[in-house]
Amino acid sequence: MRSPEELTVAFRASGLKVTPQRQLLFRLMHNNCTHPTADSLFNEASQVMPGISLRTVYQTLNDLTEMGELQTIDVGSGSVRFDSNISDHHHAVCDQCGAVHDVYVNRAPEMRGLDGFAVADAHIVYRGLCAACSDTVKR
Amino acid sequence: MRSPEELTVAFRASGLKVTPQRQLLFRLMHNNCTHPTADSLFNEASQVMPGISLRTVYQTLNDLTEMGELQTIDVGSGSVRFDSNISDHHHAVCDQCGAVHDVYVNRAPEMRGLDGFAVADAHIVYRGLCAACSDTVKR
DNA sequence: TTGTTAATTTTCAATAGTTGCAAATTAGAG
DNA sequence: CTCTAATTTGCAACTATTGAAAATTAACAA
Repeated sequence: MRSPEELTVAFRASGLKVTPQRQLLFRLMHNNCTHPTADSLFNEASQVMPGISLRTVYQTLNDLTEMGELQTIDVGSGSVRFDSNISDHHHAVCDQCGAVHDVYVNRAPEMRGLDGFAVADAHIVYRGLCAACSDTVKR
Repeated sequence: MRSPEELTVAFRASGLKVTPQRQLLFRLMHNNCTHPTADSLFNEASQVMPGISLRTVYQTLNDLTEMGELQTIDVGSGSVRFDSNISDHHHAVCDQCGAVHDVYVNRAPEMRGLDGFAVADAHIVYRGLCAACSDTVKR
């Protein structure tokens, strides 16, 4: 996603208001590679701005997603995660700690067994143990 | 998953009871490639056995999954889908009609950008238009 | 065949994640 | 400083799923 400053300009330019809540969320999501859920972001935001509502967090994240500034990913952990990395990439999920990492592949392989399906997009979810958790297991 | 007959034997052998509800679900899931949700299966089952409870459907599907007879997949459609194809495969989801198809790839590509992650599994979800929906659009 | 008992089913309440709606608040234009 | 449309808040509602307890029943032994 773009920087908080750029988003501020972009929001005003399209007749959207730049509220303190939105500015906070811009900042919390910018360069955030933790793939937070709405709820975890709400908790982070609440520490800085007590009283902010979960509803507003959902609203703003959904708006940013519609504007193409965020991507949502669902790795089956029960809640949707928001990703500020909107480049074409994939994800690796640690079975131990649940962390989600961005990963890249040269190109997704072509599929077999289905004729006439027009592929628009392919998303790969890798599962396994992240480096930190592998270390813990070894020790 | 194995055939209803084989499952019947297997269930009895492990001290599990073979109830009419379970037999029905064995039959409904056998060779079922529609990737049904618990709810859609419940609807199907209800037509044959009115009064069967959704809870029983969930229970039985979860049991079959734990026994390795079914796989669950979550393509982000809101509810978990059950797959009687337990071979190593992937899925193609139609953005138009929502249908989920089994697909195969030679091998999932290696990922980049993450050192030390021990990959245990990779699942690819392709999105796009299925053959039937592509036809509709063209016409 | 009939009892017995542990497994299963049913019912219903509870939970988590998310969205809809109406009232209260407020950013930003004039 | 006012005004108004956009936004936030609070809360009810909704969907998918699970927990728990009471009622039922499959399957074994006699």
